[in-house]
Amino acid sequence: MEPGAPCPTALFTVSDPSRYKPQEIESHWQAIWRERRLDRTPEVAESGDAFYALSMFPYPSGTLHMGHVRNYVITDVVARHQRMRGRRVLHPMGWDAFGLPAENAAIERGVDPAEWTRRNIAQMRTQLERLGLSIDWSREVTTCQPEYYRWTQWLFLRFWEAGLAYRKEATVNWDPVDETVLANEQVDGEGRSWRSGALVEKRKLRQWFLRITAYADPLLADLDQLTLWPERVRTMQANWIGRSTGAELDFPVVDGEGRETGATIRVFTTRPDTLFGVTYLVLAPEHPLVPSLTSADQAVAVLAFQDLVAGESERERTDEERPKRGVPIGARVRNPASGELIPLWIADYVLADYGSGAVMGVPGHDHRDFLFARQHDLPIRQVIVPEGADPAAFAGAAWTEPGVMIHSGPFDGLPSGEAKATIVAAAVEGGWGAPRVQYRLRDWLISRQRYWGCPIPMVRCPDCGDVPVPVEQLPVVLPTDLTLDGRGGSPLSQREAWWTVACPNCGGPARRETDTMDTFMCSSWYYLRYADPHNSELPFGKDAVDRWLPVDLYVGGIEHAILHLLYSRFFTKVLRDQGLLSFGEPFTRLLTQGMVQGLTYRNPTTGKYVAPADVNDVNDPRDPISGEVLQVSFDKMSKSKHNGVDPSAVIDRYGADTARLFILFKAPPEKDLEWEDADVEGQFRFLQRLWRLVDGAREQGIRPPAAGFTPPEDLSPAERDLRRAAHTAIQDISGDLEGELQLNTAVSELMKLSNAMTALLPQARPEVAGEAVAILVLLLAPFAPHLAEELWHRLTGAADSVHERSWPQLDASALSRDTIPLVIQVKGKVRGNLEVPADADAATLERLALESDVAARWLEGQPPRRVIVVPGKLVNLVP
RNA sequence: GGGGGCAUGGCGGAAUCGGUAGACGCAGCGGACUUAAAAUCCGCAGGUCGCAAGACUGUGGGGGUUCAAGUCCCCCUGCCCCCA
Repeated sequence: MEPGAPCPTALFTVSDPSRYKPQEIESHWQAIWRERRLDRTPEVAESGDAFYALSMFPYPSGTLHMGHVRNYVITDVVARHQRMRGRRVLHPMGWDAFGLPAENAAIERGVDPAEWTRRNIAQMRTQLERLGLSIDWSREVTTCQPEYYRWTQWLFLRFWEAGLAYRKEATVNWDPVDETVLANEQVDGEGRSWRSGALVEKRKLRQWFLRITAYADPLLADLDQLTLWPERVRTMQANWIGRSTGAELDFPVVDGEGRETGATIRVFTTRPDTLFGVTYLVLAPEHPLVPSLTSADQAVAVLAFQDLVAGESERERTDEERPKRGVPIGARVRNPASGELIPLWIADYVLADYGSGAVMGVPGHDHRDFLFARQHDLPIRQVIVPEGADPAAFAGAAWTEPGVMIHSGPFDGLPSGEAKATIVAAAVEGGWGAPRVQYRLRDWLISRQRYWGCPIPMVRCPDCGDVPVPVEQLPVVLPTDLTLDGRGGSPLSQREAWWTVACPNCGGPARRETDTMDTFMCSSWYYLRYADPHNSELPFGKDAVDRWLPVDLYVGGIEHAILHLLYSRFFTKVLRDQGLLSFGEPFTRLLTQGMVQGLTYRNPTTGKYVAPADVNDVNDPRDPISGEVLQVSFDKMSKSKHNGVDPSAVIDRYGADTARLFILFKAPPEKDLEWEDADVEGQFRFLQRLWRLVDGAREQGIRPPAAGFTPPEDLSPAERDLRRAAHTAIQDISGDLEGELQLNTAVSELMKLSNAMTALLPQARPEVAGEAVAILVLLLAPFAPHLAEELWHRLTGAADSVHERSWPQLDASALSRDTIPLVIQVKGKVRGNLEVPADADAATLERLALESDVAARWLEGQPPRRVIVVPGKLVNLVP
């Protein structure tokens, strides 16, 4: 066709483009789907045909943001596709409804947290429904409702009975702004609260813990099974668990005359090979033996140092940039291997709850010990040297690599790697040590001194100790008529009438636990409840859970890579060991979706953000007040940056289908997505084009073929091209939806098919055109469910839904070609194309290539030295 | 400091097993339609040189393996994430 020639497809553009009115068709079909209960979860007889697609449930903040939209649209597309594939799909939604924002709203505005949460949920559900998500709302789960948290409490008691829940006094992270303790995972790298941002302080409180460390080994080992998880999430979890192998060694404490006192200091070390290089021992300042071992003349210094350290965060204490601080406590221990007497110190960089709270000081072979020894004039002794190095030469820094043992008595000359095991064996023999595996992972602190959380179902009796609330008395219900002022720790502890109870054991006066649970407790098992959401006897029935789980696809943000996902894995393993379910990993496949970023304008001098609405000229963005040129970037959407886009506004203007398709098309699911209005506009244009294409075809009398359609034998070249385009789309989109979830390329395949049909439909007979139109609409259905439904009904007039139809069947014969373009390379460079029979064998291809004009021109009559033939692809001639 | 990841046109991104780099879209340009504009449709488009045919060059930089490298290997640079 000549450039600029009039459009031959005008036939198909007669429809009024304004007829695609998403605002009308979307609410229309949503109402019908609701009425017909199209989204209900079917019963499953066996687990084989079940598919569980799950999005991480949201905190009900009251406002839906683009990150939510992206999350739920991804699972919705997969869920809809799996349904069309004949799978029975569970695609539920719920609310992570306990948490601080509700309580803060209560404190600031005097509203009831339960009411505040209820209203937010209602509002967000309405917003969600406008997206056309195929969610079975009859399975909705809300963690702050007694019908749910009753089972959170029930599960806590199972943990308690199994010895996996316990109470102990511990130094905890105290958030001075929210006035609560935090788990280690909730303190960021700078020692700040993940929620309030306040610098975390240290306090000693009696707290409830879950013994997640008892599962450290399986949690680590089973990461290997999670082949469909992103590698980096698995690495992050492995690092977080932090398994290290080493030894526990005992150093006897000696008195002034060098006689053993009977006390011993137990250290954990990963480097038993450096035992002869120990020149001092360091205890955590909080180590229980410190008071009894401190000498009279060091008592004042030790107390002062303990005070100093008590106010510091873990982060500050272990910061490598900081000088290492410590004081000697005036006691000595004997090195169990060398017999040498060495001093005992306390230092800030040793933590009480890691290992045994005591470490060997080996300045010759540990960087941190080296700095500490330098600073405090402690001796530095080298006991490992690089192979072949002069033992007398001192490097001036710690040698942390393997080498050969020196100054180590009987172990001299051994490679240090070998010496590790030999020394541990000697320790076992001598009764002063043993091999030991140590984890970085600490037990999970679940107590919160807050109101809006799940009450811990325990009673503290002065006679019986900690007594569980009997199961038949669950749930322990949160009182609802409190006035919260946000001061003084736990609100429940101020309600004497609530916490005064009779001990379930002895009937005497006792006190209810007034701490509530970390909300991560509630979210550690919600995916199990969806399988059996109305069970009033148990948190879930084993059969139901085993039929639906593990979750086939779990989608959520990377920010949960450690916290939520590790806790959920822990819960699953404990519940399996309790016989409550039969699998050990809850999520077969994990997809961590990227952020949705908004166009951000920032004044580089003031650092202030400027709302896009205040920028006059997009091509030359300037500060509306000062006129300065603004920095332009894409950042995570947030109120403070004025870069957020409200999903409702987008749906109002373009409809949910455009929003869905844009989000899917703009970036692959795992990558960050830059929200650009121009691209949204482009996506809307695509849907309008689809409307015109399909509805135009309808006006031409084109209808989807009846069941059992077989294409005519005498297809024209254009008809064959049309069928090839349609069936290529089936193949590629199916692959995208079943394999790597490349949803962006799936959308682009839809565009390609639409482009091809625009050109080819007018040249095809109605029956062949009808097949292509039907395929297009069916392939579109998971992505743009409303438009697909509307077009389907206009085409067929059928009473059923496009979403109840089967996914189109691939006809492999439609993909075949008579001839293919063969690439001809000369010395690896493409020099031309040759149309050749598609089924030509290697010898024929070689002959055709050698006879070609390209060969003649580039080989200059010389026969090639070598010929490489890739059938169906290319021939490479190497002169 | 340790571990992991990423780098492709003006922009977002494609590219099974190593086999035509830049699919699809956005922005841009040319044309058709229109009194005109919008909308729509048709086309062009990595860079350099050239009227053109075409040649050369090109996936952060440098080297290597190979008939052939965005893809595999080594080194370097920059950015991001996790841990310290």
